[in-house]
Amino acid sequence: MNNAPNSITDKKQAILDSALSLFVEKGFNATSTASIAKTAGVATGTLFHHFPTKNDIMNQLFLSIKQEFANHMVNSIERCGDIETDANNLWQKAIDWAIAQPLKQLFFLQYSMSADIDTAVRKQAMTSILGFVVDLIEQGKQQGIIADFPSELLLENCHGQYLAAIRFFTDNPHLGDDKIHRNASFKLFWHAMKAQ
Amino acid sequence: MNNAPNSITDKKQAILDSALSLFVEKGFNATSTASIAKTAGVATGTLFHHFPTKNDIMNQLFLSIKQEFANHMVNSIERCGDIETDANNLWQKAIDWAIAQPLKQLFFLQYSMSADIDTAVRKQAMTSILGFVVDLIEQGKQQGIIADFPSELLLENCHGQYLAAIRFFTDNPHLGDDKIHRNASFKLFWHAMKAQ
Amino acid sequence: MNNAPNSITDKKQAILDSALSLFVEKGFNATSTASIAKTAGVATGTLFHHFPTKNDIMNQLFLSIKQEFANHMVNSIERCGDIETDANNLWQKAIDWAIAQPLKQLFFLQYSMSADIDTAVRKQAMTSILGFVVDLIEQGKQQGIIADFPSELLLENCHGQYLAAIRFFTDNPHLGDDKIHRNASFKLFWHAMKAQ
Amino acid sequence: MNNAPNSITDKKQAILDSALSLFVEKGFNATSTASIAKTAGVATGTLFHHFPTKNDIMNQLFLSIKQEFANHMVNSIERCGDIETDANNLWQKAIDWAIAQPLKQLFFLQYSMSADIDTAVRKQAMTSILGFVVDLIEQGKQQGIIADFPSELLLENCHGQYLAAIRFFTDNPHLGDDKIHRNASFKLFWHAMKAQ
DNA sequence: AATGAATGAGGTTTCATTCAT
DNA sequence: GATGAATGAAACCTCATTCAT
Repeated sequence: MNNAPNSITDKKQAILDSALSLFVEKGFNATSTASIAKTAGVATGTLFHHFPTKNDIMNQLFLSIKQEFANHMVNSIERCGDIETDANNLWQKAIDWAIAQPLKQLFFLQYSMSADIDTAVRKQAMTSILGFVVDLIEQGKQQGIIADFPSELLLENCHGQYLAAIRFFTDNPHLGDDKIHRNASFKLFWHAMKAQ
Repeated sequence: MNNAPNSITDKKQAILDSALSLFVEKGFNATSTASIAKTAGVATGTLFHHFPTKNDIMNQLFLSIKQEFANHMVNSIERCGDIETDANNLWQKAIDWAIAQPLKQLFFLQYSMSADIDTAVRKQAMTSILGFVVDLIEQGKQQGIIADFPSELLLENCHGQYLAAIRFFTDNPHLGDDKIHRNASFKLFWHAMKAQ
Repeated sequence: MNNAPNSITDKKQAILDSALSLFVEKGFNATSTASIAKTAGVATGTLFHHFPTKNDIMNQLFLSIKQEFANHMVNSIERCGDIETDANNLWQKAIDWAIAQPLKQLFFLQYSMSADIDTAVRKQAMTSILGFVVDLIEQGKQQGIIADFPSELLLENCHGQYLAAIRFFTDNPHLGDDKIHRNASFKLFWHAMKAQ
Repeated sequence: MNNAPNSITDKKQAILDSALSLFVEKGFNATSTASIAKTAGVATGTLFHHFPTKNDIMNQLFLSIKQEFANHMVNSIERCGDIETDANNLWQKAIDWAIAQPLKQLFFLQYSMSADIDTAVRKQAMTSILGFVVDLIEQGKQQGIIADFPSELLLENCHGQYLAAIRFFTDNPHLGDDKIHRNASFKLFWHAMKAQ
């Protein structure tokens, strides 16, 4: 009876895990609920017991991965005073995370702008979950370190450059540890953002 | 009688046009081949006479739009001597094109990284069609004007920033003519690329 | 409540039954999966839940009927000592079976050599299911009662003559009980097989 | 203008040839008119100019091959007085023909009893074209050499044994020249037919 | 909570046939 | 006679979802 007090059922997690790898490998629409259930080792009925809808799987998956990423980032923040150094640390942590989690990284690349995720959900992820990025940008601007461009434009640019960077390291996995490329990817980002 | 001397069948083009607007409006999978044919004013059989597969429509559409964009850009290149000015002109032309072609812009945003387009096709678009960007980058590097970062990384970053910019102007259409934002979007891009 | 303890789902059997009569009446290709499902009183989805493919229906149907025939024959074998009498009994039992099961008989005639059944399946039916015929032929040869011809040739000839006989009785149903024709059909067969 | 006075157009014959090999290789229904036209090197329109219907191709093909076979047989008849020898000669000629024309032989095996050929056409082939077999049987019966069984039954049995024989030699091509098997196949047939 | 047989609307694709050139 | 683009009905099959157990 007293199964470990798992807040999320084993089966539910198994379903999310299977969905992640199948969505990445085959795409959202080419993945049937039946195949997710089979891969997860549960019955179709069980799947729909946990997720009323196929889209719910996608939305929950998207939120949970974005949240996991945000948590990882927030926990990594440690100020040293020099804002460029701080930014570099954060950027490298973000790349590290992506390289360490290839599946989730590919998921980002494919679905960050896809129509398969509800607009509301994507908006929620952007604003509330990635809110810490907004905060950092605001602080940088007030200190005159980050360029005085419209904040929304800066945020979008941030996101765009991050996706570009991890796409590059995805296509060239052997460069994941290369100092030159890692450093260059940050420099590109930072030069764009910083006040001249 | 006097049917225009169509080099590409009228019907084939009509199918591509319909597919573009439907894919953007409803998404690839929510668009049935039947609805494409109906919108194009042809029979389903005709659609499959020109495109063996629904995916072929998508791939050809992607290539033709990328090509159209590349042609537009290449024709817009005019040197004035100052490379930053040249770059700015190009960048603004690219944004103009996106704003003038909302459907194709939205198509880019949704499908540039989607699994609905064959990997080979996307690769082809990047390398052969957008080759002129690569050329520009190489020249800039040789003249010491563009930062000495790995070219592939620079290209990917370029692409990422462009997508971010048009995404911003899509979400905020009223800012499409705003000098401040247009200028800022170029500055972000340029600061990233240029040698410091 | 008390659903019969069906070993093979009722629905699956209903599908096979409907397929049998439709395939015989209209031919394999003129029979749509939709019509099979409708006749069987199930949804199309149910049909494909049990048989992944329309061809699978055909193959399973073929095997099950051949098996049913083989079972009937094996159960009918009863030796009296005189081998010709035994053979006659078997032959008449086989004709009886065909006449009693007009649908299955017609199915044999139409599909025994059709390309609508996988080669592998037809081969399986010939060798493993109709193995008892092979056994009988071998015994007869060893006792010097059946002609010393290559066994494979004998088996094929057996099959061919049986099909010819039931085709004759199908085309002339009123002769099904006629002693002269029934006897002649056996004589033809037996004279071919027996050692002279 | 004065193209060689070919009674049958080259193209029409090309269509029949292509149909023969495709029907044998893929089956009637799995063969599209488009593929027949392509293989024959003509346009679809041309195909339908010569054959109003796909079924017409099949029917004409069936008749022409049966006729060709009948012609070959009739031309081969040469009496020597001994009826068994005559029958043997004919039988071996028939087998020879089948072995020399593997495609047409396979066509016989697949379609001799198929529903893809109109009943009327099959009946016509059986009665008028194969009429010479009927004649031979009648003569043999009157001379007391062939068993006094109902003629229709004898004809059907003949046909059945012939199909069985060529199926055997199809499945075992290396035995096509083997005296033992060739002789045995005739013996089986002849023992069945002859008066005891 | 878990199962998996059942559903049926809807999707993509095929194909015999037509017809204007 | 020859061509091949165009047609549209109809086929096979998929799949998200339900529900009785």
